[in-house]
Amino acid sequence: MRSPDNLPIDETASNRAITAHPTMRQVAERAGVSVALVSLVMREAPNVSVHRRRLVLEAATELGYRPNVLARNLASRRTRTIGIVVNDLHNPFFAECIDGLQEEADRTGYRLLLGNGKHSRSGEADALETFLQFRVDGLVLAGPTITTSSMEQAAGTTPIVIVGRKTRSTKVDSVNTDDESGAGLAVDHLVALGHRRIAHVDGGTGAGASGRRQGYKRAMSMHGLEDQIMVASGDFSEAGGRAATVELLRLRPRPTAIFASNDLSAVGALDAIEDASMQVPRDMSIVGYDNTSLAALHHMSLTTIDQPRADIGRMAIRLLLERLDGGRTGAVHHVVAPTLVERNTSRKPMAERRK
Amino acid sequence: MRSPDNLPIDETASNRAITAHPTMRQVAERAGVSVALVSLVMREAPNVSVHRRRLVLEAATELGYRPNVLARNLASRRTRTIGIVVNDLHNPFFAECIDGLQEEADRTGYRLLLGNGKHSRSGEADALETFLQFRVDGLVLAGPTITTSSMEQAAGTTPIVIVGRKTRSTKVDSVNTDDESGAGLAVDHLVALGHRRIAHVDGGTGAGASGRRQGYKRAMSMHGLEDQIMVASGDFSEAGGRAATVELLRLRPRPTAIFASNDLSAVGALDAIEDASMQVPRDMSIVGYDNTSLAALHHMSLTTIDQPRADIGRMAIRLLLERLDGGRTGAVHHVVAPTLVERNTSRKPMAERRK
DNA sequence: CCCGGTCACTGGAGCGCTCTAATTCTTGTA
DNA sequence: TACAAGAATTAGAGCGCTCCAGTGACCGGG
Repeated sequence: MRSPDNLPIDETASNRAITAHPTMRQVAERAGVSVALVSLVMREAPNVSVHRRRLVLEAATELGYRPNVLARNLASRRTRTIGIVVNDLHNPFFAECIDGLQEEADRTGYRLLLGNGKHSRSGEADALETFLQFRVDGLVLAGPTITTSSMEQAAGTTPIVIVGRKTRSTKVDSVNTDDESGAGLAVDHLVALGHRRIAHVDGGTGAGASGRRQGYKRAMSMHGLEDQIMVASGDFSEAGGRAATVELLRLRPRPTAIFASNDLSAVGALDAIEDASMQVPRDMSIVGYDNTSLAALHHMSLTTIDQPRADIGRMAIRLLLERLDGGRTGAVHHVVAPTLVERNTSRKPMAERRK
Repeated sequence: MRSPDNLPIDETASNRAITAHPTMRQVAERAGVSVALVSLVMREAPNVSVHRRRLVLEAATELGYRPNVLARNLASRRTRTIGIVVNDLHNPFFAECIDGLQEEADRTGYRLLLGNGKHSRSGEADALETFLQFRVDGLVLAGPTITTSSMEQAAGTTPIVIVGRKTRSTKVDSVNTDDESGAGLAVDHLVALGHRRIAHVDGGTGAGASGRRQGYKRAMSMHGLEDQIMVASGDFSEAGGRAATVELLRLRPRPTAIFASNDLSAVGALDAIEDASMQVPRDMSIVGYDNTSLAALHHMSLTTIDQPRADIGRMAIRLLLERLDGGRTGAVHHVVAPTLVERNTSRKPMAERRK
């Protein structure tokens, strides 16, 4: 317990062996100025003489002063902090979105705090609640599974941007990639290589799974391959992709290519194919989705669909700031285009090569 | 800004189309009780009549009242929140530690907030600073790279637990696995299989790398293999592990096994070996470290050293609470034991098998 | 019937800061 | 030399909450 200059501290008595936080008043006293002036210096306001500014800053460092965001916000109604609720921390996809979010936040002087959605609806709700109680200025929900109504309710009080989930809400903004066209990219690529029997391992109810499934079907039809449509159900997991692929391998004639709904399922597919003593891409081409770090591993080298995650992150922050500083009130829904990343799991089908 | 019931709100003019947060006073007025009573209800204090409690809770839900943690903390000096500074969000190792942290925090009624260390020292410092300003009750630093002195300085004001980095500090607590004995486990395993020429791809300056390197050397000596010690330098990355392995493959006689400093390097090693047209584990055994989800992928099936991450997380929170609620002041350093997880990248060396 | 002790509740000071309005200090100019 | 304009500084009223020190109401015991 630090003592306010020369007063006894008996009254303090309480709180652990932790030094109390010095306050603005103490800095002011030490620098011989008013509290208001210290506040001005801390906020880097103009119209403060160089002389006093130095005095204040010196006093502050000597005391180890650290502004109290809580008090600051209480008075100013701003935390300059954005909360990110991440549905699943284990999903590398989100980690990379966060890079984009972080970059843009750094640039604009906001700080980021992350909340763990624990991969469950209630976990997300908890994290959301915590942020609201901390009065963050804005929120980004990454791949949320909570109900639209609870998001909208929260949006009444704090601006919200959804990432990685489609929404037509008029109260929250969103940034997404076009899953349908991404799936189309995958199919187009395989067709261009000469494949016709292209199967899809889907992602069940996962975020974006249905769009990808539809995109697959649509693209197959566009190429006149509607009679070749084969969908095996997976769940965005390695095991799911593996099981679905085992099913697909039983078909006769066998598919010559598989478009998996995400990279993890694609890895499962890879597995099942090797177990069947087949080789990728010789005997089977595979395309994943998301371009996670997994796909980029040289060892995997998975052809996949890339979502510009960093861009998505940046865009999300920008949308937030438009509401925060720009005064926009209407909802905006951004859709960004995915791209195909060709690696070593896709090639001409055997038949084609013999020609 | 908020309008006390029946005043016009023209004065507001400013702040976006966001409804202001209702305050305790409004709840009190609506319920026809005092602010203090509302506070008591919100804190679930005893000695509040059932009748009034109901009244207050109803008024609160009707208004969509949400306690303001900032104001609450300002008055009570407690946030019941713990900040976690994660050095690198992309590292799945940390994601799994967080599971343990989260579990224990949930159990004890604390909430968790994550800060992104951006894989850099300054990023960590920023995140740390943010948390200190938000006056979290305690901090966990996961794999921190910031200086001990800055940690200790922060510890003067908020209890801190370090995870994934050795420290002998008398001001902060820590939880770690014994990297030396983990490395020993790997070497013992390979030696038991019959390997003698066991090389190590190290992790440079990464967290735990030096302990693992030493453990490797020590274990090799213990087995009378000091003349077989081979260390190639990596950096905990796939590319690093790959390059280091390329080096090792040039040696004659070649090593028959490689112990990599983490799973990612092990994957790099796997790659280099396949590129050299060798097979794992037939021609070369590989052991990784960390047992990340990567190693568990069926497609990789990497023999590796497991750190009980969930336990580590739980322990970290427990140490924090000992200081927070238990009043402990001396530093405690916990060391937990790693275990070997045998999968499909380690096997008897060729020579041995011919016998 | 009075008194002390609970129980249920309330008033209001104060947590550390911001922000407005007021005050004091500098200038430049007539 | 006087004075207005602007720059620099300050006092003080909150921000939304907690918590201490009451105030009544009610109960049982003497």
